[in-house]
Amino acid sequence: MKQQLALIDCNNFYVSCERLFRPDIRKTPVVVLSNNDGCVVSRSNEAKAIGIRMGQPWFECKELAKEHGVLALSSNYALYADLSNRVMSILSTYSPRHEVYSIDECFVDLTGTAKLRDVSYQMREHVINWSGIPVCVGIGPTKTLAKLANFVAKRHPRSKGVFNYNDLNEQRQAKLLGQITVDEVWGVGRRISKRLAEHNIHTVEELRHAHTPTLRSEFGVVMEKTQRELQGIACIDLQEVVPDKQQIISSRSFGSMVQDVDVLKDAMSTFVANACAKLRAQESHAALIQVFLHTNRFRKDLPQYMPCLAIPLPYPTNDSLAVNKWAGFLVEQMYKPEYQYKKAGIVLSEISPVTHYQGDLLAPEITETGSTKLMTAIDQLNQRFGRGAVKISTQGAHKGWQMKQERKSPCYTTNWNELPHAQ
DNA sequence: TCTCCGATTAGAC
DNA sequence: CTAACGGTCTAATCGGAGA
Repeated sequence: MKQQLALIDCNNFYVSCERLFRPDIRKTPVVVLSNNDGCVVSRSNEAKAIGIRMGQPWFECKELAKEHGVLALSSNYALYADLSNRVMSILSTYSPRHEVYSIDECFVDLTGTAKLRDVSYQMREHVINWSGIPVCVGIGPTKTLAKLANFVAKRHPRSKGVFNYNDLNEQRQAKLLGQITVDEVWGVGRRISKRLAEHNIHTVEELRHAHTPTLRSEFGVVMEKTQRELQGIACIDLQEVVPDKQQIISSRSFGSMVQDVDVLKDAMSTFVANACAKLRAQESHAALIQVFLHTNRFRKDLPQYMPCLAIPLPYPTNDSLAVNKWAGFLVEQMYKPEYQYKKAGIVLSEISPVTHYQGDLLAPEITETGSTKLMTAIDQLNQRFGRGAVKISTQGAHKGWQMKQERKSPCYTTNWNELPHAQ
């Protein structure tokens, strides 16, 4: 009995979210930029056709974009996260066995579904009608083949957004896989494609039938699993429960260079607040914090300095104030006034669930959720009135580090005050 | 010799 | 006017230190 595993992937997700509330830009080429308006991270079909590449630095394609009347928008993650939740909750009704794989992708196990073909098209219509987001559906016996099937559904308009690899006989499988290059395979990136090419493996079909022991010894266990998955043998399980994070990072590139230690500490307090809020959201404590500073690595003309300092906490905690004290101390330890800093951040690690907490006489008192009453109150207020309603330390009072976001759309679905008619 | 650990690499999106 | 290139996260692997 072959598994019928579907991978549903939203089309040009961030751009589709932006277009939902801007019907006027449905035909204009649109791109969405990464934080700090740095790189292109989502493109409409028109923008792709013009030749704007995924991940391309914005300053590099700005001219080309201008020539073609491309609209560039800053990323609005509150909007994308909210729409993603809507899409995922629709998809989850199709099977309890599903995995939200990323902000715009979900695996759904449709094994045993009657009239699978009809259901797949219905699912697609359902998501478009209820959330406004267009998606494609790829189905296969393994995760890797479901992803590949999704790629086929996206690329061939004749598929009408749905492609089931399981419907192909051996001969048609071979023909299809022979037309797809290895870099389209999940888990095969730029470097590995290059190395595979040295072994004369260019197409997915060649990878599927490559000599397994050689593949294993040359490329490791991950590649062997990928090959087995391409052969239809499932090696990567569906992750139905979302595991707790083992590491939480909050970092940002600055809008411009920063030299003042107080500005760095101000930025750091914002990162600490974000990271600790995430830690509390999953009801965990961290036992180790790491803080890092970066000069601008692209400025070859400037001296480079990228220190990183870690400190074990006296007791595991998720208290923003406690963490901020140490983070500020670490910044001072590493800071050298002669450098211009472009990026900084904090890493929380050695994370454990609050239920494992061993009481410490010196530690502040915490409640059942593992946080102090103060932190719980801050989280509630920020949830109710928006992130940053209650701040720790200076957190953003100093100007000069905030990221560039010159083209951000309103938070249409999560903030009443940003609805156009409310202004 | 075995195990543990940190650093490095590769990938996803 | 000029400079302008993201952020988070995981798993595997490797080499050295220490038991």
